[in-house]
Amino acid sequence: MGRAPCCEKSGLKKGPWTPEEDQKLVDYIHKHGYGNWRTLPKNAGLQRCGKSCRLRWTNYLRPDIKRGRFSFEEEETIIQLHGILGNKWSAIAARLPGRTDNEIKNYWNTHIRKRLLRMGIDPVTHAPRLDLLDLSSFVNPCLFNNSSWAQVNLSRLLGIDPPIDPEQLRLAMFPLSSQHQNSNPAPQNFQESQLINQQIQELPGFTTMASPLVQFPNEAQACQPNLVDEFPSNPTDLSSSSNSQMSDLASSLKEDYVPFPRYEYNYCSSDQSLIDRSSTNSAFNSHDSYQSFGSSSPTAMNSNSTYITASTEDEREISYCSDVLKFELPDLLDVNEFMYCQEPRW
DNA sequence: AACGAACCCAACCGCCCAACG
DNA sequence: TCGTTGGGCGGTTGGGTTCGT
Repeated sequence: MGRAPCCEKSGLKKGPWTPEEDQKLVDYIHKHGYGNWRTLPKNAGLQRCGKSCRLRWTNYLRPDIKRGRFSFEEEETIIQLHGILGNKWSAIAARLPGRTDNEIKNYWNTHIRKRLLRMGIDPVTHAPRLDLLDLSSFVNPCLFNNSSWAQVNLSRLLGIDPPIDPEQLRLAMFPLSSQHQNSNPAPQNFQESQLINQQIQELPGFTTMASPLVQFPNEAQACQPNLVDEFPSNPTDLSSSSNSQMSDLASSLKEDYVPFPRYEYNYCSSDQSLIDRSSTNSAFNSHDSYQSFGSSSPTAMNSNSTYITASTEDEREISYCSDVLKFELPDLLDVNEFMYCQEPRW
């Protein structure tokens, strides 16, 4: 099963690299460059597998590697790109100069993923985790706990006919409330949650976290209904999307070091809200400027003033939380109607 | 101070795929 | 067209470090 190892296992060293081995590898590559990784270790006098040498070089010894903590801007970029590309760590790394796919993958798994989970966001789908949702903490409990009228009307306002199960709706909406409350960790049936999520995603005008991550090329595109349908749930399907603009975006993302215009899609309740961030995001405006923001100035990557550079984990969490989860509600739905009796929790 | 738990991350493993003969 | 190969990728592991009791 699977192909044979790239080299003889016997006699080859494994485990942590010593400084001497590092030096041998660096010296050899400086002298001869890298190319044939299979023969490289032998020529360099290393008792290592070629693969091991390649990994060591690309993940650690390369001169342009940036070390140290990820900046908030880098983290934000990772999250955004992950929302589009999924676990394509190398593709993400290609847009974070000085960072390796391995480093980003590790950072995702050890930091970002956990934070998203804490925030009630599914790190895989970037959608709110339905097993943690608790609508009643957001909506006036008088209306929702005691009034079928409110349940029916909310369904109607959301354009669902017949109305979805109020319990499902309760489960499916307003994720942030449960994050702040953090009082309802009881696991729900996963399949049920998926089903509910699907229902909610299909609501006209309702989008979850995937939407803010979508880079819409123009406002008209962004404000069309059923945006979720326009955007493949599987990031890998982007390139085959019938939507040519999405396809173009995917194409641009697949090309290394090609900047793409960034538009933030906030919500679409009335007459806006596409914020063209490309004008403030010089790093993505041109090839040249992109390449220029290397290790010396990570903050140049995202200079938009709406993004707060948060230093602590909690600050990052709050900042991300406020920015990422933006819902798109139909014009008909006046949220205030549901909020009079209870102060919102965010 | 000692110990176990939790965390972090470098390195490895196995699969995939493009290139090539 | 098919088989082989090398390089690349994402997932996983395990050892070192930090944290909590």
